[in-house]
Amino acid sequence: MNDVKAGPEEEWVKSGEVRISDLAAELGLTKGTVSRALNGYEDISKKTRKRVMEAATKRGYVPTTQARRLAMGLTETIGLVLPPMPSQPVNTFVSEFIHSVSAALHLHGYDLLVHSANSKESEVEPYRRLVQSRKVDGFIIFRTHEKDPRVNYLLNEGFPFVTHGRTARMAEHDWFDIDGEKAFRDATSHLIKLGHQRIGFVGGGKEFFSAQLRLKGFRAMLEESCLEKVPSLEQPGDLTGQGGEIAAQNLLKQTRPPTAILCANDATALGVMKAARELGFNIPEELSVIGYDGIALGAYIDPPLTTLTFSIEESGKEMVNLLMRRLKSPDLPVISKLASAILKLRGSEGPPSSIQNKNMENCL
Amino acid sequence: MNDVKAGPEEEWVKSGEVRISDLAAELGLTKGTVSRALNGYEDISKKTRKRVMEAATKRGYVPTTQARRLAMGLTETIGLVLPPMPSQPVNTFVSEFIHSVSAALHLHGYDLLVHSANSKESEVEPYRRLVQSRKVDGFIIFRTHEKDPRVNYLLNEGFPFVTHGRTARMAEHDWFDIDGEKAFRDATSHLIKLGHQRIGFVGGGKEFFSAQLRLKGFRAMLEESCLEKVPSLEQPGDLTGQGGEIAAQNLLKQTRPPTAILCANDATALGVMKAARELGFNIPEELSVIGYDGIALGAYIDPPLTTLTFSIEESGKEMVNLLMRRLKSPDLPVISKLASAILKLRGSEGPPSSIQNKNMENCL
DNA sequence: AACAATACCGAAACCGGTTTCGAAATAATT
DNA sequence: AATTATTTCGAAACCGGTTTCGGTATTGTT
Repeated sequence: MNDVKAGPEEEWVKSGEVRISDLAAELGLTKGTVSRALNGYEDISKKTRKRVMEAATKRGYVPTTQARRLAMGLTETIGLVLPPMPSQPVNTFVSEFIHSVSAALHLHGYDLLVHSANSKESEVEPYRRLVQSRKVDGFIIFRTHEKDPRVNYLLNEGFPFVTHGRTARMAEHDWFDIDGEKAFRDATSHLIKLGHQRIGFVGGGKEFFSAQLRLKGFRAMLEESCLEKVPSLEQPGDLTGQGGEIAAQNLLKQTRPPTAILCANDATALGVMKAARELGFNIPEELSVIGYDGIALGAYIDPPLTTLTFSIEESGKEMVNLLMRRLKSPDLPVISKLASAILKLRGSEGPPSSIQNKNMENCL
Repeated sequence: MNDVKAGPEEEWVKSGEVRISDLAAELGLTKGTVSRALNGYEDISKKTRKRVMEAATKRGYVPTTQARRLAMGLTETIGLVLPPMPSQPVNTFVSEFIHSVSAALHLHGYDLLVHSANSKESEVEPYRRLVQSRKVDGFIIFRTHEKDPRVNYLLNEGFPFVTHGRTARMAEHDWFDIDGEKAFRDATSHLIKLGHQRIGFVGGGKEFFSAQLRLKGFRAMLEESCLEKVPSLEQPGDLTGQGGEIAAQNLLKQTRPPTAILCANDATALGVMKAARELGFNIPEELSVIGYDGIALGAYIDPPLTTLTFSIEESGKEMVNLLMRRLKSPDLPVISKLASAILKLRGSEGPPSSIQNKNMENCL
């Protein structure tokens, strides 16, 4: 009838070429009517709805996302900003996390926009840009700091987001976190039960709130078990293998080195193990090492790395749920979820060589 | 003057609230004029351009991306589809790659849309969806198969994309790749020079073109060096640690086990090392192992893993360059770039325990 | 059969920009 | 001074959808 611009029948079937106006013209309807028919409005007769639907599938009509989003005033996109990469990433967290977040968002019809922060500019700059250009409806934030400028900015802006990790302002925003404090209590307790009395700790960057909580859990369990807190056994780290090496040297060169070292993450633990080997410590006979993150590769080293592990997939899913809830009802009270890590014993820990059973009894 | 809707002066300065029509009204211009002034059209007087610019920065005007893109008929977005995750991801490639691609795209004003494929549906389905809904202008594809359905679909559709890795149709599309053949020639040659005569090989999934090329390089160097090709020394793998373990057992339980094993990637190599340890082989004294990927963790294990390494950052950059070129001029001839991996000696290889210098001389 | 209620669809505004075209104002030419 | 060329901007169409509103056509009520 009105196929003026049509070439051979199959030609213009090529996907992505049919507009809603084409459909409307073909059906003798207006685009408004077609739109409503397609979107399930009640004021369309069954008959024409069916006609429209059939024509749409036949012609392979798919609405142009940009136009739909502009009209509806939302982007259906969530932003995730990758922090500047350490030169030697050793962790698969990021890719797994992106994967699970993306999959979860997809179930809600949302897309994931991944942006990378360059280290030269302020940390909030990428967020500011994405907010101002209205490219996203909300953010997924991870690796939070205690005083997190990103959180401050978004809270101030009233822009929706969920964090992986707590912050100083956690009462004001939705968050998901792993209970690192409990995790390190558990790990410390495990070591103590094995007979360790001198336990070293290698922390993460102090700017990360999670690192503080892990240290807190470690200290709490020491105290609870009446073990004296030895400041020299707490070493700072930076969540990298190198940091672990340095910290381990500081620990193991002491006159009374620890018999076990708890590390803020697996990368650190690997560095610790390397330094320990080089200093002639046998693991786990002379030194127990425990990490955090549950990286898969930890199972392949010698000895396999005992570590605190958690489900990254669950993290992604839960965070997306929190964020979707927030987008639907911006005024709901803030909500949070705390998941727990489990201690995966793989072999890098064991009883100390000489069990000096000091005074475990008079505690409590 | 016309601040009817203005409350306290600072209130409506909140970012993301100023539209181009607001600016126009405030300046007594039309939005068309404002738009042209902002975008550097020549038909705007210096004076008004300055006025517009100043008002724009003062009011913090940033054009709404969705509207701009709709009007201009492009998405300024590139799609990247993550393949279904192996249950135990062992490689940091993905996160590094995403990071570098995203950063490179940003320089061109493009965004990165990350989509995750679920394993239940066809591999091309995510691509089809993104194309049909016009969410992206092009794709970054990695981990290519020899006969890659994604490539077939996009070529058929005439949709721009660049692959990381070659395919059977590499003459028809832009691609970037690491010269895996040369890499494995180099590694094999290195082992041969060390005195190895029986070298094992653990491949990757046969569906990956790259795996075939690595095997090809291995075989070529064997032949070039007049070493006999022993079929039982070529084991299939699946690019995982488990696959490496199984393959290593098959290799090392033979009556005449190899003195060195070349692995299609580092995860495989870790599995091989684990199995070798369990079977009582000392590395590198009794068995040399070489991997591919250059994962950072390889430096922390004992012995540190010798591996073929390449710049992921360069990969991302180059691919983005190729893709941007294609988007600008869709009809340019296809172009490709081949980068090389370098053998990073870290200690998991060495001369065989007994150098049986067979007949290296009568070769050639 | 006359009237009210309802079902159904068209018309048009709208989202927030970009771009083409033409007209008015200004400057240059003869 | 009249004419032509240039500069500068307004008006309006457009991108491709969604949504409100109002008007017929149809059905239901009495």
